[in-house]
Amino acid sequence: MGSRATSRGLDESIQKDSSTCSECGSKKTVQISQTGETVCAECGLVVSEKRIDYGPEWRAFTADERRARARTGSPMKQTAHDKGLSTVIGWRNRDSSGKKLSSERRAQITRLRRWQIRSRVHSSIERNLSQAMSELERLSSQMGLKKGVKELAASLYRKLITKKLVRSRSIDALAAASIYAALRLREMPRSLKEIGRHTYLDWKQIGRHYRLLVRKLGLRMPVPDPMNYVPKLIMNLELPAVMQEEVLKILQDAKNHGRLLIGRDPRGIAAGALYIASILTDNRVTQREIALIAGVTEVTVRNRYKELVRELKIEVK
DNA sequence: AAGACGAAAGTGGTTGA
DNA sequence: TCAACAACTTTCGTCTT
Repeated sequence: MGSRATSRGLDESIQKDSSTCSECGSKKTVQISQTGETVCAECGLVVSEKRIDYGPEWRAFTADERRARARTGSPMKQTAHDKGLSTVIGWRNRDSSGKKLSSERRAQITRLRRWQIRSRVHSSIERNLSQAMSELERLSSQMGLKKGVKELAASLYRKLITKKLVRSRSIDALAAASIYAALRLREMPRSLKEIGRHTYLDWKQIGRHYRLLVRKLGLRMPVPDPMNYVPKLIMNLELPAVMQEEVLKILQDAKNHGRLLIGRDPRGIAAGALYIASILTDNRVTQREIALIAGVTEVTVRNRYKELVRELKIEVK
């Protein structure tokens, strides 16, 4: 038996990894970058101790670290643009010897000035965009997202830029928010916390930026549907796939019943329905297990389960 | 002994004056 | 801006299997 990693609060990131835990057989492993260990997400067994961290070694988590680890090239935060990095065409219409310029010459200079300003703005947008895109790339590959989701997120981010909402806001937070929004638009919800786990950001920050994004872009989010959570739950609980039908049947009934679903956490409803199905099909799973996977508490699973049984008149046991 | 149950108090977010 | 509010969580004692 290997040693166990118990410490919390490290930088954990779920990796797509083929290694299987020798203790509990789970395929989910978590890499802890600080120590280089790969740990089973289920039981904490250290699966492998020498895994390479593929991330760039200068990856920084806070503004301070970023400054400390910066290498050559322009600093990331350039509060005053062009600080000593490019020549600015002066505003006085005189040449170097102080003589007044001819009108054609002046017009030419004005044109030049205008272009310079444009290119400056252009390049700052470019810089922002390229940083954002690489963050989107990093996040979606780390989270194993489909290409379509990433592209949707990217287009959301571009809209933010054209609406001039990016300036003075965290690029990474907006990128994460774009991902979150894209996932919800595609009805493949992941929790804010799950996304937060792959960034140095607090999930609440991502949530704030997400709300801004939805508001300013006037997005209409599809109502979260409990059905979307079912496949993931079944998979993570390693239940037979046939159960899915049973759960969906219950959820469909609940939908038709009306007002059973509104205002409720869809994950709780999915969990409750799954619990019922587990009894009906004799694949009993404890409330505790379901709650853990669904990301709600036992109490919520219980309440939803009770409600569904009562309102839909389901015979259990 | 493990799982299910329900009461009670606490938490963070929404709503409406 | 504030308070009321609903949903959910945490915690814990008790009942059931």
